[in-house]
Amino acid sequence: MRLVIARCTVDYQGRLTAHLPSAVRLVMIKADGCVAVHADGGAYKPLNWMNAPNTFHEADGVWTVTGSKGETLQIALEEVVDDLDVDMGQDPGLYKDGVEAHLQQLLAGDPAALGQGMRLMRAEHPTDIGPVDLLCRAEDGATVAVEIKRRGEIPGVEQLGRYLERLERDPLLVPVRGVFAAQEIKPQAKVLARERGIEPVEVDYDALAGRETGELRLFDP
Amino acid sequence: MRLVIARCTVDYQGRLTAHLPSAVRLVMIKADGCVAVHADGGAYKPLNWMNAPNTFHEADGVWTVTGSKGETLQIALEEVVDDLDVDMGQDPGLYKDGVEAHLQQLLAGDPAALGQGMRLMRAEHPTDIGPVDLLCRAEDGATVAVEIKRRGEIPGVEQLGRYLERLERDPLLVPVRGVFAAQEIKPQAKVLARERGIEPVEVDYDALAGRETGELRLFDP
DNA sequence: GTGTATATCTCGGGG
DNA sequence: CCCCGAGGTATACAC
Repeated sequence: MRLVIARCTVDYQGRLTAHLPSAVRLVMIKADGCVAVHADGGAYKPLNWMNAPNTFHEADGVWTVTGSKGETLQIALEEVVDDLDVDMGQDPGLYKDGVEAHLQQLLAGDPAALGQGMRLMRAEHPTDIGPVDLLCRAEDGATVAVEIKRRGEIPGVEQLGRYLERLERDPLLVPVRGVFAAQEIKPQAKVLARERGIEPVEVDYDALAGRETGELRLFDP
Repeated sequence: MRLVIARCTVDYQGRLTAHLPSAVRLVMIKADGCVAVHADGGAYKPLNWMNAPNTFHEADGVWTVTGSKGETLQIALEEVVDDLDVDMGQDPGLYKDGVEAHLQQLLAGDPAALGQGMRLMRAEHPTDIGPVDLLCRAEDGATVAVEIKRRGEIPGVEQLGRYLERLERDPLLVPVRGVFAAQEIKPQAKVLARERGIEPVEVDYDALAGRETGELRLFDP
């Protein structure tokens, strides 16, 4: 990784046009060739950037970075304050927990959390417009399509609505109901779900994760 | 801005839990107090970060950064390779052009690009579920609700559909038609729009911008 | 590669 | 202050 601190102006031409007036900034060039220009504030997002793969060209203190679709990032260096190069080696990567995929695993392992007597038919059930997160069988024999989100909002309800349209055409599955499951569901999404005949269910992630490890807890009171 | 290059492990606890094994990375601390941990690759996004405002605590080579909602980022420094502090001053900020707002301005100034004889009634017409980008009057007297996107996808069609439901209840506006305008419309979004009786219209941004400055061009051949 | 859905999204605007 | 929508979204994953 190369880090250059310099007074510079920057011009980007691509989907949009952007210009940065002269100021001192950090220019970060990573080993994969991507470039980012950072100011001293504004969260982690750089002011300007160019993702790999791209090509570099340098002339008269002006760096021209060209992207794969012809976008260009021009950095005109006026005064270099610092310039260092570091070998960081390969990064072992990030381990995450607690995102939607995990919530889906927990519900797949414990479908009764979505309703008494619910049994899992399959996860990621394919339709011609995308996969249904969970397909379950309710106690009364009806098919239940489950859409899972971390936060439940209107687009998620619409998404489930589109799946239900498709599933209702399958004679092997009818009758089909919809369950919209999320850790938190926005009031407007609840209203829309009920209008569409979809049941909104707020699930408690921690309780669900806890129930999964319930046996262990017996030994740790 | 402080830049620390160090072998470190990182643990984040917040919306999710994440862990970074030991490796050499860049830790960036900006003037506003935000922190980002970068590897030498992976576009501009850091592996871990914490946005301002937050509080720092240091003990035994472990930095603990606590966010406003109680999230914590712990950085355990094992070996510092480099550590520099730079004063960058205030950044004058970024100038942009060519995004959706501008497309909307162009279409508001030239609604005939959406259909022969189309006239603008108002932009950002309010409904109880949000503003309609443009409300126009067609040559035949019908009201036309226009939703504008840079890229036309399914959620945009659904959004316009919800607006149309509302507008059709207003006796002063009926009959109401829908136009879904974008620089590029995905095939599936076109299909859905036509299913919903909405007309998909792909608009040429450059031609529209050129038409607006047509008079100036006469002097610059 | 295209398409689809997520994100500790980030960021800006309006009520 | 939160809610909502756009993004040069980036990123992962299925087809």
